[in-house]
Amino acid sequence: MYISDIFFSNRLYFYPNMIHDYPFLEKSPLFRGLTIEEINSAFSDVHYQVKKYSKGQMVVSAGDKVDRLLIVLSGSVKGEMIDFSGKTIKIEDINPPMPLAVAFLFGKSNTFPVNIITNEDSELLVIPKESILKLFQENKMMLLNFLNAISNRSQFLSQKIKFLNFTTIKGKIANYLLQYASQGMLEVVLDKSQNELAELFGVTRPSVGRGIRDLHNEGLIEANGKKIKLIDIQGLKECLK
Amino acid sequence: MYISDIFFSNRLYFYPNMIHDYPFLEKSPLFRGLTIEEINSAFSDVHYQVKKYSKGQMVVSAGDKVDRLLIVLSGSVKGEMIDFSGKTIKIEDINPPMPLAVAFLFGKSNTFPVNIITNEDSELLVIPKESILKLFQENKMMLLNFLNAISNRSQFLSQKIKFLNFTTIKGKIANYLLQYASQGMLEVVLDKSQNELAELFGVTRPSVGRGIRDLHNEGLIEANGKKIKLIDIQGLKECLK
DNA sequence: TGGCCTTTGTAACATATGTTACAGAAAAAT
DNA sequence: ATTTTTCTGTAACATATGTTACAAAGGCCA
Repeated sequence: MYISDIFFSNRLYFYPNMIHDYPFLEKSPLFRGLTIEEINSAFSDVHYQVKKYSKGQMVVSAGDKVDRLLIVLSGSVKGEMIDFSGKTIKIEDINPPMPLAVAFLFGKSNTFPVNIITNEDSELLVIPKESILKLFQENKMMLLNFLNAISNRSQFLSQKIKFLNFTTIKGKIANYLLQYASQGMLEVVLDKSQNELAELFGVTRPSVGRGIRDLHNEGLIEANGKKIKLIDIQGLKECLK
Repeated sequence: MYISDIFFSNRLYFYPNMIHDYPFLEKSPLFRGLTIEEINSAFSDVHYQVKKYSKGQMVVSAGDKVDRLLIVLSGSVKGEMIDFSGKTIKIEDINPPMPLAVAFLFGKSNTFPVNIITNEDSELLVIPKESILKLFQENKMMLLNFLNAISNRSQFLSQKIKFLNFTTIKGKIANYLLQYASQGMLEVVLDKSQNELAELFGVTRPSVGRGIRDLHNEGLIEANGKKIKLIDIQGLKECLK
């Protein structure tokens, strides 16, 4: 879904009116519920840019002022944090058509908390803050969508904290499995590798393996690779501490 | 700052127009930058209620639909989570004039994630969601304030995750102290007890004590009760791993 | 088929943190 | 001034998790 036959460079390209080149934009959380025509018309009298970046290029540096909204149109970017001692840690990947740093466009801190770097050749839609406000005024749906996006982000973070803070690794795994159970699924095929689970839980991979093994040995589940049978639901619930 | 000579009960009291009884409302993040007159006039044609609750009363239950904004006017309330196994965990206290659950008014999940219970006799301002939208339309400042509030919440959570996930306890303490150092303060008097720090970091109190002692023994700081001298800034930075 | 890469299973070991407990110091209440 | 409560300092011990390492199994591709 990305345009590879365009020359990528450090220079920025300005396209006055090319929203219509990205029909999948209507899938972006910010434009949900709008037709591509409505999006086009909303954008017809505000400023925006489509910027192209080559692979590995830095899109924004931590500390840059957030005075614009960025939406990934093609390719993929990652957020990378630098701690006091200079080490970089990858935070997350952001794929089209997701916006990035929505929580920093408004809010007390108006600087990016992370470096944003492209994983591959990418295109980003850049909308200045004033244009965003203009869009909000003209189109209530966009405002609601934005409120939604930023709220979801908060909810996601909230959930993540609960995960990180309130349970052991076995608890995290149990919680993850119980989500299936609550939908009536007692035989699960995991949709994530142990590595991905480890990242989700903020722990190491062998620990995830050990956690699954322990639950198995305790007779709460029957684990065989990615196939897991949930045996003792009540026991799993008690793992949540 | 709260009105104790009013009869509290389970019944709800409806005050058609009593915003002016709460002049400190202008200190609420949602009404910052507005004069009390502006707040009054904005509220003159929208619905709202001031509800009174007695100590220990449940304001909302986890799972209740979030179709209204709640702002603590007096007293204090707490959020309490119930995990799968039925144990309750206190999440946070919310004091006047802060709003609660801003992230759930909009957003995918529209149900309260926690029980809200009063710590003491309390009053809450209740504004239905439609009224909120009306306020936003009529007063751009309120919209901006709301965006601000929700963004700040996100930033706070983000920061907290970084804290929980990316460093050891010594790292968390070091990070906390380095915030002072970055303002040029090398002699700190902690504004929080070890208990509060422990809660902030999501660890236990003795662990905080041990962390401080370790940093002291390693010569990075000189700790004496709440008084701490920062000796080896570079060393502290290396604690961040 | 064979080679390469990713994923899984597991182990031994080190270590950070939680748990529980108690005593003295400081602060608050009476 | 005395009591009560909260805070701090510290210890011994238990345990969860990280670290490192390696081998086997599965997928992918040439």
